[in-house]
Amino acid sequence: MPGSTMQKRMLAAMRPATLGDEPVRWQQRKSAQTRLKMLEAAVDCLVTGGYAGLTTAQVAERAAVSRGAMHHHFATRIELVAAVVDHIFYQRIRLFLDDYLAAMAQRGDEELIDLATQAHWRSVQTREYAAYVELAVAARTDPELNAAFEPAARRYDEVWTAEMIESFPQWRDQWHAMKLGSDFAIAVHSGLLLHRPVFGQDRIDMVLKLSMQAISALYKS
Amino acid sequence: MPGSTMQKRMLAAMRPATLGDEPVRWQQRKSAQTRLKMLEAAVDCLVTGGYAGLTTAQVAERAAVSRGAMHHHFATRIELVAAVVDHIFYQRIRLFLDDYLAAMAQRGDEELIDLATQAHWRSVQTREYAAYVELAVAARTDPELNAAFEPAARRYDEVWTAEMIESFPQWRDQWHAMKLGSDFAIAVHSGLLLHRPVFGQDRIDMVLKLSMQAISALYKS
DNA sequence: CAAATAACCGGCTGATCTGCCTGTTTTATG
DNA sequence: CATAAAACAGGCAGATCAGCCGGTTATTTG
Repeated sequence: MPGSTMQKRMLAAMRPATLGDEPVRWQQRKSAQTRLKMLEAAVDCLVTGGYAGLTTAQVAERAAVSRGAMHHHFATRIELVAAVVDHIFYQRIRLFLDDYLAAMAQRGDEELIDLATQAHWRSVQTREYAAYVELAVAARTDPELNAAFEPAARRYDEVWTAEMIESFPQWRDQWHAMKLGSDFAIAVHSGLLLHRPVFGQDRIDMVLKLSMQAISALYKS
Repeated sequence: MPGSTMQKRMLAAMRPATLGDEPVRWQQRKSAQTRLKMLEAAVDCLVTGGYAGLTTAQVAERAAVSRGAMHHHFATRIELVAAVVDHIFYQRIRLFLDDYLAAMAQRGDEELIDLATQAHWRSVQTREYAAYVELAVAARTDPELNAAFEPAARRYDEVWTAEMIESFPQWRDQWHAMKLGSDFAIAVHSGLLLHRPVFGQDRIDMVLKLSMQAISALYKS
């Protein structure tokens, strides 16, 4: 499994279109910098106040940017939201890959599937994933958000699937099982996240253990 | 498994405190009626507009009730929200039980665990569960809502657990496995709900099948 | 250096929501 | 029937937000 190749390929595929690689002009760099500052502030708003807390005023304040500057970069709220959606999906892939590749470098002797599953569970517990959940839930009842969210979600899913097929050629004949295991882990992990306050850590751990057994069993048949 | 006994016990345990059983006075009946009308309208708001769409104005309009009447029953928005929380948990139990008991009466020959798991998946696809998800997600970032939501969620979880233990004495020595299977199903089903737009029905069905296998395996060991 | 362009600033308006308040109608009670 | 109480009606003020606009500063370009 060519780690850095995978990382570059997936990140490139999910890179927001607005990120032109390494601008040289001072203005463009400053512009991209404040733009990123606002996107990060928007993620903060999502995490602390939900999608309803993602207001232009809040973002501007958190980013320490005037509302005029904000309006210059994002004329309307929905433009900002669309940028946040792309940003979140990009970060979601980046955080998972960083974690997974680090774990693989450190403990490459263990089962790759187990390592990937554990890395995914850790990635689900990040603030970026919390922001993703807020967007995913809000997209169900907000048509404008959904118009930006669903295409990004599909793109993310396609990149994810394609990467699995290309990165693990040794299991090419079992890629249906891999995809199923991946879908399964995604469902379990996000569901656990939702019920975590009620379940508590002990029950979470038991469900995680059961899930990993079910996933492992997929490859031994 | 005494079906109707279980139903009565669980419903009684989750019954909102405000519902005094069958009032006789006209005023009280009318009052309870409009109150219920507003709660149902609030669920509509949640389903179509998310927690952010649950505004006093929207609810009053959908319920065809003046804002004055609304203020008479719920002085503040958070009072309404707290009532909606109790209402939703009560409906969530009621809908599951209705479905499960009907399925058991019709196909009592199949495995009870399978029937319960399938009934739970159906209950997850109701509008009431959609409203529950909205509340659960919003409660993570809204302290006031969380103050009403978390106790209700814990009560629901306790009722659920106690019912499993009392209703299936033949598996008393395996109730840890039952609880694990239940937690597992809850996590998988809610996670699938979240990713349904991307996964599509085919992948959903495959994950469901895998989950049921994992749950069944819990009892055969 | 001057003109053009990009980034940034903050006030204004209309819409919406919440909480509060004063009346009005309907039902209950003595 | 008269009085009390409950249910209902809708207007008003304060706060917040999205969108818009004219003006200002900093950078680029000829």
